Amino acid sequence: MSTTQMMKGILDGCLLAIIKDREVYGYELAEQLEMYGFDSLSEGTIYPLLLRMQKEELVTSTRKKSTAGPKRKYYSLTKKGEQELGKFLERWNYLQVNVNRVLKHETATDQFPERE
Amino acid sequence: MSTTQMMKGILDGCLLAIIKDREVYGYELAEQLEMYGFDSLSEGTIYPLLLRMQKEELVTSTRKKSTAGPKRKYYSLTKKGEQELGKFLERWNYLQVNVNRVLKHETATDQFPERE
DNA sequence: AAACAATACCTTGCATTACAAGATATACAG
DNA sequence: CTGTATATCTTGTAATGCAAGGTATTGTTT
Repeated sequence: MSTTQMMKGILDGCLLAIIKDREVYGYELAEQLEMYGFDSLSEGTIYPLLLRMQKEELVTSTRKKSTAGPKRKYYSLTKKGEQELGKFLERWNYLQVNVNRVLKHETATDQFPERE
Repeated sequence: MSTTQMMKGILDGCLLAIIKDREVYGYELAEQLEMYGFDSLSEGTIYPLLLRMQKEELVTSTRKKSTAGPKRKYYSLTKKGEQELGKFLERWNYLQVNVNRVLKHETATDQFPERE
């Protein structure tokens, strides 16, 4: 078990959430995620993910000049991307509720939790 | 994106949590997880996971007669398993906090959240 | 100009793991 | 003896985070 395994299928939702807030470029996203408390994520993780999401038409990109270095590729959400973000939020919430229920040993049908 | 991707690295922690509570056998775990709200997980998921955890000495197993059907393999946690469960709880908490921070667009260094 | 560092993007190959599909075995009911 | 429910395991596939390595651009230093 490691933290990276727990990121699977969650990281893309996080990227969508950040991109929805404002236009971001890939290199910046790694820094952003660190600010949110994650261990630094390598570019080998983020770039393939962005390319995949663009292929799936969840995001679009436009190249803009950088102050220093090659052009940046800024991403923004499409309508489809917003819908996907919505679905992710649902799934994430669902997951949180269920896992926390397991950890507390409360079944989904517990209607009257016992009090001490 | 799918729910199954989000389960990676989380399911084993859930199994450890259930097993810690009481001795359980594999076939039962699938039913248990459904009770906790998860979509039914196939045995093709659970058995390999249990075997791996036993190999890693996180759980031990004893065979006991069943009322109907072949012998059941009951699992219990080892000391190492309890430690691993502890580590999982930390990682899970860490993940929850960070993801929810991203979704709210609050950085880890936001000390004074704005009020409206 | 040449060399270097920082910025920025991308590709290849590997390890992990949930899962479908299928195989095997036991016990009991009809 | 046949069928059904119980119970476990194996094989192969798909998804994806990541390390490692590669390329290109700009500004700074020598």
